Amino acid sequence: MAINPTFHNLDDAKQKRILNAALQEFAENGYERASTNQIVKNAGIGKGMLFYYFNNKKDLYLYLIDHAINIVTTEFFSLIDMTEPDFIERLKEIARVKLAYLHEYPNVSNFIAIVFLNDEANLPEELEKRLSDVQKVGTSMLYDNIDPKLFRDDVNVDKAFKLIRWSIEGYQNELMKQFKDQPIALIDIEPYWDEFYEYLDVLKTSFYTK
Amino acid sequence: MAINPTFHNLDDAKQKRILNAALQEFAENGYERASTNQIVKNAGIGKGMLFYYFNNKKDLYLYLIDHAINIVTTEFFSLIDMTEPDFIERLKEIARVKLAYLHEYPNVSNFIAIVFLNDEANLPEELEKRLSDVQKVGTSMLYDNIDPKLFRDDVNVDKAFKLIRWSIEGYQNELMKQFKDQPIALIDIEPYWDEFYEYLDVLKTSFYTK
Amino acid sequence: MAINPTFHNLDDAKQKRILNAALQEFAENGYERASTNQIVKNAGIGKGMLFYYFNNKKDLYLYLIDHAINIVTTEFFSLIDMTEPDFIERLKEIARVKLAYLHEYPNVSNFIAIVFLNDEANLPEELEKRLSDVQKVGTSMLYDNIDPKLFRDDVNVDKAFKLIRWSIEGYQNELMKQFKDQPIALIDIEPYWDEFYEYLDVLKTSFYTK
Amino acid sequence: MAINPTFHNLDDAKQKRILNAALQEFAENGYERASTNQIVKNAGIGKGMLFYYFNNKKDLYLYLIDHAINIVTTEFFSLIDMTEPDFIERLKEIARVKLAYLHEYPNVSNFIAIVFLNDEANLPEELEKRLSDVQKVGTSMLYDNIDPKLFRDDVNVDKAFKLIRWSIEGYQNELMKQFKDQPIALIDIEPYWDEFYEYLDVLKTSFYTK
DNA sequence: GATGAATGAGCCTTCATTCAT
DNA sequence: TATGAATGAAGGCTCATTCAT
Repeated sequence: MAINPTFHNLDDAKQKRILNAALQEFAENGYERASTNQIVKNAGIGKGMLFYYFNNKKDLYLYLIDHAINIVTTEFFSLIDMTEPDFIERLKEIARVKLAYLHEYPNVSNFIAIVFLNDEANLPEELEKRLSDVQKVGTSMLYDNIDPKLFRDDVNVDKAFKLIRWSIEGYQNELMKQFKDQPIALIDIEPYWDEFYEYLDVLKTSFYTK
Repeated sequence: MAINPTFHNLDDAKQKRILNAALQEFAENGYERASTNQIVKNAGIGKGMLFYYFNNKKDLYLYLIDHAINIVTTEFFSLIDMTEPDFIERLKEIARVKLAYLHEYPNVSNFIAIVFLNDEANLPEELEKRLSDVQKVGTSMLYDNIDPKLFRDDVNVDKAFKLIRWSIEGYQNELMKQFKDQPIALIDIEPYWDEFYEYLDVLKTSFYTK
Repeated sequence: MAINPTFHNLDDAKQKRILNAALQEFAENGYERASTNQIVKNAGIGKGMLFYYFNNKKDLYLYLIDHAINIVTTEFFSLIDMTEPDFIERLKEIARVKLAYLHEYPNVSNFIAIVFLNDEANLPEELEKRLSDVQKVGTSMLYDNIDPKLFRDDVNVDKAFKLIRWSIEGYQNELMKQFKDQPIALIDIEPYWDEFYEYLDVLKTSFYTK
Repeated sequence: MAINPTFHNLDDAKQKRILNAALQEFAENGYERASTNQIVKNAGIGKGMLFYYFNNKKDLYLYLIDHAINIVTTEFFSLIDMTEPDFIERLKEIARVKLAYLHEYPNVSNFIAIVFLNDEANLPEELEKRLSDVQKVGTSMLYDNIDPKLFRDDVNVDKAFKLIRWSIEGYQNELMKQFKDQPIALIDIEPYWDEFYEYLDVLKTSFYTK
């Protein structure tokens, strides 16, 4: 669980190389299939060092989860403007920030996805808690300070929240699927913003009061 | 890719035993962790036969995808009543049929889920095409013969279609996540229908004309 | 613990090659240092078979102990003439039989020695018991049906037994040390019998009544 | 083989710490299992220094043998009263001194035991010679200035010497086996002296002239 | 002198795949 | 057809040894 602190004495470039190699290997293959051999090869370090730093494959995985959580928190959540009271505008804002984060940390987001999906189980309680906290915070990013009065009054607002969120996630997933395998850095997402706004307008028209 | 045709000369029970053993092993463990040893043991056949029929693990996996597609087509899609013109009612109908299919072929649906998640990436083009065809057919199940006039006229109907679909899929996924690991046969889904209907009502209120 | 029964279906020569390779590797290096790689190389089998037959290194070791016990029992103990009432003659007889056994199963006796010395601990209770039984039987081989009246009556016979036994073991160990590393098959032990008998005569003169 | 002479420039306490850490590690685990990591940790020195002083694990081991031989010579052999002409009394005297040495240098004696057992086989000739010299000196400790006239005249005195020695060693080994694993400091050996004397009396009765 | 980070050969073990029977 | 014994590449991991600092 506790990694060797010497890891943090490495120059940042090397730390990044190692973490990225590991994040990518796990993201692409899942926990079981990920090969520590591949990781050290891609990181350009000797076989023994991975285990010197991280003890074993599992601890490396756990450390990456911790690391990923930190990045999500500091590089994604904390950049979102929480003063916007319009739910759909808030979602727009989140989408903008998320895109920047995806560009900056593509491996992290893929890795996080694998963690939630694979549910390699047996995560230590503390990490399990941090993960669920992340989800809770993510949720509050969505709903805190939102003005419910914008919604038409003949529908249940909580249900409307969820339906809107699900539909937008659906849209984004569909987009991601189109681009899967393409390194995110090379994707020109710009033309899709218009389409995205159109969808948001439909949602506003339908769920908001006139 | 091409399996040994002698496989189909086996009596149906044996074919089923083998396919089920394999579907389950892959569904429970993912591609990499799945053990051919377990499969032959559960199928009650000799080690060699698996490779005689399917050449190798990958080809077996591909064949199972093909097989699963067939089942989805014949045992799911073809049972849907395509005469219902109300989009949201159609979705309700589909949910009903889907639930029955999940009970009847739990291995198949779990397996399909694994396939989409793992995203084995290097599926042969032909299979990739069949998979996307399935999705297209699935889509047409949704949209064919739908009466667009039910929708309010100040939103784009195609966009509304999609938004509604995504939100419903989001709801269903959330439900599945709750029940993950539980054998589907043991889940009492009944109480959730009411909630589901409530969501559908919100959608009707918002997207349909009065 | 339980080995794969297919091992016993191998032709005897192959079984022997494998067991001998393993006995020798453990005898020469002890448990920890013994290399399964060396064993399969010397046995001329594929890497995986050792584990197919014996599951893992520890189980192989345990099986060899069991195997060695059987040989000691059937090829050494059971060949000793237990009717000889003269203690020192009995020891002579035992030495003869032991020599034949050492020639026939050189690896076994070296291996047994390592087992007792290394005390790799954690042997399963059942094996620990069998080992101590072997020692008990070995002891009874020495003392059963011995006529104590041959001993002078001013010394405690039980102490005399032990002193004689220890001195003879001391002699034999000294001899073994001289020949260590030499393959036992090549040693011409014959000239040493006379010396051995002289020692026995000294013991008789000293401990027996005139 | 040759160690770095700078080792002897270290203050004595440090040298002792290092040697003791190494002796103990080898004594407790045998050559192969012994971990140089443990040694440097227990010795409180950096990893590199061990190899700076001793080149490699094997050379360290050899040096320890040499070191142990020195201790045996100066702290055991030289303390034995060589004026006692009665062979069995001499053995008694040796046993007393040996016990004190075992208490004083438990690591050394355990280490020596491991060396003889493991029989690392490929010790360099020179060390092999020193070891056999030690044994020879040990032997002369036994036999020098002994009065053969105490022995009955119908047995060969040299053979009697050896038989007696072996039997006593046999007794002592048996005792050691009982106490194996117990830290020697905690063993209350006192009650065993009486038994030991009884054995010696039997030997006197049998081998000495009346 | 002194440190400990870095290396890589070697360890035991697993498992998809082949092939003699 | 059918079996399962046999293979060996690859897996995670350890540890003596080296070397930059």
